[in-house]
Amino acid sequence: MSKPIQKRAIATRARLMDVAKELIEQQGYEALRVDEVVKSAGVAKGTFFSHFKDKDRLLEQIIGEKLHQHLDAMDEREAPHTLDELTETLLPFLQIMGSERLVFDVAFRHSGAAAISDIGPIPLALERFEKLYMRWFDPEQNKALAVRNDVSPQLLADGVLAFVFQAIGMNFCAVSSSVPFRSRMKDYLGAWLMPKQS
Amino acid sequence: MSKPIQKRAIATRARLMDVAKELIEQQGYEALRVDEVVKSAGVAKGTFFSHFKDKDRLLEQIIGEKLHQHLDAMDEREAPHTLDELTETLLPFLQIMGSERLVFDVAFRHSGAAAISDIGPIPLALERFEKLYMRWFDPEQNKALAVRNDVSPQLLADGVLAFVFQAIGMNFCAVSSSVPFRSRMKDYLGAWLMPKQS
DNA sequence: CCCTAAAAATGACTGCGGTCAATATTAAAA
DNA sequence: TTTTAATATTGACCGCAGTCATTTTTAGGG
Repeated sequence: MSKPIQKRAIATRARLMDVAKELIEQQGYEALRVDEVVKSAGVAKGTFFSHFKDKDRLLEQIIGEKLHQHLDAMDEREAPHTLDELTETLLPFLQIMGSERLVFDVAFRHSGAAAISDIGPIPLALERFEKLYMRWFDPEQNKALAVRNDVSPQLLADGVLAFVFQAIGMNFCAVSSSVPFRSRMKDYLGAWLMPKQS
Repeated sequence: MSKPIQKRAIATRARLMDVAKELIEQQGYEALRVDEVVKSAGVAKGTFFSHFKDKDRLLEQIIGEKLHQHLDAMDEREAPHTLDELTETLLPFLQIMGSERLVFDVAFRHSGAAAISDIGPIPLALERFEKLYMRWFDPEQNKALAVRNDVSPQLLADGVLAFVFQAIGMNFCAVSSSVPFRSRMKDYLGAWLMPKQS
């Protein structure tokens, strides 16, 4: 009993992912249809749902992959020395999550895991994000960037995430998107990380 | 030409709203079905969609109403004097938006208006929220609450909203919801509004 | 090589949100 | 009152995500 996962299943799942990515590249996330994915992958519809609980989970995988790619790149680079450099590191997040409203919604919806057992790639990515920023905010490890030390690095990183979501969300709002993401983000970060006084 | 809206239409719309609120009270937001609403209201399905662009818009109305009710109450009370009192004023938001994941999602999704022409009740409520907090953060109008003055009240209020969404979102995340909303919120607000040093 | 139990795949079917051409109702003007 | 042009309503229909009983495939044990 308890037979392991078959090679066939792994291949099928990979094909579904590849086809979906391909279709998304061609027509965007919004236009993605499960029927199209299964047709292109040459499998039945039910097969899709035996690999992904729902369409959102597929999107979560794909978006999560992109986030992790960006985090890999961030792990390589050295810690930012200035507020400007720090802000710069957030722009790729805008490019990913700000590309389509649907992407942002999925990312936000999946930003917290409902249970420890099903932590998906997006909460994992956000956790990595927090860890990385906590390191950057640690005066021991990054002397150049003088952030406040009256609160924990954890709280600081938490807040950065809150502001990132706020700023990207506002970017979708035509009314206020006259203020570009970059300068809005810098205002938030400056006020949050380097308050001038009490 | 340009005949005014008929009384009949106003009555129909009101009935749809009332029925929907009733059903939501009975079974929650998640279980609400358009078919059920129109059946209870005694109208055809198409009628629903001639009054509300989609189901989300109906929910936006209902959720927006609740937010405005809370804001009405807040307008009455005097400005909070301490961080604790301020935190207290945010609890009703948790009660509304934290009641169901769907409510939170709708509120978040509609938090920004796509165009000036279609600003719905939720962005309007958030604008009111910001205005009110800006007043509370103004040292001229609220001497008791000593918040930082190195950044604009607008930015401060903006940030409070970001933290509110962050905290409520985290509340849905079973993993980290061991930390209750109230204390999390107070940590955020303390760090954001009253930094101890630079 | 066959047998067998679990894993994988199938596709007709369901639920539900949303559309639209057709029809009915309203109320101002003739 | 009749006409008329706009507003309001209708319900059959469609698109698409997601389900599940059934069938097919896999691979380890005899």
